[in-house]
Amino acid sequence: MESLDRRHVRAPRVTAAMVAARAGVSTATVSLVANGKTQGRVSDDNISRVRTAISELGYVVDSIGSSLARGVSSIVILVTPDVSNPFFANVIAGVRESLGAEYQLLLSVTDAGESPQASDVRKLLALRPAGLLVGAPSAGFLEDLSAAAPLVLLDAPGLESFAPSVNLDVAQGARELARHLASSGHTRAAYVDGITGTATFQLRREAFLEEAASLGLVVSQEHIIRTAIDVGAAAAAFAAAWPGWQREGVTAVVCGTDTHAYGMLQEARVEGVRIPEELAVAGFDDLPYSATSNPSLTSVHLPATPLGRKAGEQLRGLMEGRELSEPHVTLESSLVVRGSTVSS
Amino acid sequence: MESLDRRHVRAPRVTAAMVAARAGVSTATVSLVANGKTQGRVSDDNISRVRTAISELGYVVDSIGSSLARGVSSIVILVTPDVSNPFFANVIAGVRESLGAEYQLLLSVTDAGESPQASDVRKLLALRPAGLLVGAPSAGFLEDLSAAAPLVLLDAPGLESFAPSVNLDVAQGARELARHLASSGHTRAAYVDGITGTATFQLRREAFLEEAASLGLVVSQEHIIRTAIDVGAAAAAFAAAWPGWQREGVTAVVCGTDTHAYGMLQEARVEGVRIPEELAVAGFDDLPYSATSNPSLTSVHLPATPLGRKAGEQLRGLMEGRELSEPHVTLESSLVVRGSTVSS
DNA sequence: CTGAAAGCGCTTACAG
DNA sequence: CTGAAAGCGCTTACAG
Repeated sequence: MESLDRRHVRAPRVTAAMVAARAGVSTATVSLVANGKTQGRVSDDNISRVRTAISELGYVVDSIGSSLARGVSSIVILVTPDVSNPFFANVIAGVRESLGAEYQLLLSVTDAGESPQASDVRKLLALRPAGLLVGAPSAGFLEDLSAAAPLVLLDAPGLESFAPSVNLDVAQGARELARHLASSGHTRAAYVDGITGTATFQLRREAFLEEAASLGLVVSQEHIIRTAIDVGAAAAAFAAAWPGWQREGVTAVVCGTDTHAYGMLQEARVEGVRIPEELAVAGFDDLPYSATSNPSLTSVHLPATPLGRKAGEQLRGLMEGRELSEPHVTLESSLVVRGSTVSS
Repeated sequence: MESLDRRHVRAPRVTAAMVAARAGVSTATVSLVANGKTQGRVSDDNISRVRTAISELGYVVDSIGSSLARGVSSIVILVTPDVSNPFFANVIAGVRESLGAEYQLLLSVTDAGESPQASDVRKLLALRPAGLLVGAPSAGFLEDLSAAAPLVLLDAPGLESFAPSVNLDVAQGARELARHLASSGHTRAAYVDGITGTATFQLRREAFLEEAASLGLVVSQEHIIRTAIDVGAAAAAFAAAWPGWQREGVTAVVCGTDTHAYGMLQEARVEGVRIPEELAVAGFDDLPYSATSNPSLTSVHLPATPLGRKAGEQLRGLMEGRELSEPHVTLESSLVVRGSTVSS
């Protein structure tokens, strides 16, 4: 109990004024030393007195005061509609890696895959972020943002005009997938899309459908369904759709994400549908679990960690005022064929 | 190109002074209205003039200025050593849900499952967080934090003396798992632990080992191995350990996380080890993919979203100065038996 | 009910 | 090389 109460007793904050007093200098000098801007501006003697005082007192520059004075904080905001997808965890890891310790990563998550609103944007900007990383945005959303802070887009195909971007070439993998299914003898397929109108989902779907059509793999309109990115929701959607698919000769289903595909696999097992014999299943993302699912899942591999890492690097360049040598980067995707489309 | 350049031209910030000028009042009045503290302090007339000016100008209270004046920001920092685990994505979702829109969630991720250092702590506190959510911390780490801001611990068994906490009763599920394996006829098991000395992992291991020992299920010291929480690392560990296990009669392996278990399943398949006939495999977490893995994975189910949600609620209570009616909450775990331990 | 003023902690021209 | 001072945008006693 005693220790519980301690949290009400805030330790007094160590300020630059306290350091200055101890070192016998002005706060201006403390600021210069604390920020490493001493070059030709502070005497060696003062540098060392201030450093000593800083470590004796345990002084850390207050970010709030600093941000107000500078006009910008050290916060980088990652805006994304989709935390629940494990793909995301790897993107975060990549961002953290390249951003380093100077910047703090703030997560802005919108509800249930919704696109963020203008009012959300204002609140975010009120934090005076050093930079913004925006995943899978809509064009309208970007209008306001691009003027406000250094900005890098992740997975935002078609929006290159707004800001530097790191994209995934999902179309390439989608076409590979269509060829794989067509050459495996399928002639009728279904498609399970996400419910967010995210550009990457559209691209995945369109590239697949186009290549499929050119190969005589038919995906009729009523065999394109949509569900949230959620194993359970996808499973329920499969249960509802399967009788029709079966009756109408669908022998393959492509899912916008592996998570959707897991739902297919799960429900197919419940209903005794044999995969891949009766139905071939494939997804996008190639999540770590796709290698161990039952059956293992054919998927278009997307490099999540490199995506985050590269976006972080680019943003860092912008924040530090560097010119980006390559403002738009595209990372490759490729098909990984596994048991869910090929019987072993 | 033209739009790319726009990001250098920052739109001028709308300040309280601009709103005040437009509404013909002082900035003090603007502040009162913007923060909804008008009760008996601002005339209806002024309230509406200010509101009008705010919406006409699109004014948003600057969080930096506000935080400096108040002495605290609206940022809630979530400190956790383990973003890569998908379990984490659900914890975040739960936190976001209960925290609402007033607070911004900042993610502090340490490298590769390391425990955060004292210097990291100071940097975090320099942001003047409104509250702190700390997952799976070490005791030393908490010493400094508990005095600095409202704090709630997640998954921090044994550290209840530092702060209010939300824990998972992993021991219960661990014991259930031991009973399940013993009653299935296993007499020798291996254990795959994480490499972070996280308390929950220790608890999982100890509860399992203790119950196993009491039931005659032997886990000898050399059959306890450790790897990072990573499918690939776990797979490699399995490859190295399996010959010994097989020789020494191990017929079951329990993994500290499902992610470890996926590695076992993956490598077992590569090596042609039949699961569960030759080796039963089980994990902790019950990630969404455990239901669809091959074979599906027996796992101790841990409620990730409720964990985050409850922790957010508790923290909110603290930040708003409420007394917590129940400072320490424990959520239940339970065993979910699937194909990886029971042949179907 | 209202506003002038102090203060939050820092950074940065500026004058010396 | 150094420090006094202004200023970042806001909130909050305080006096009226």
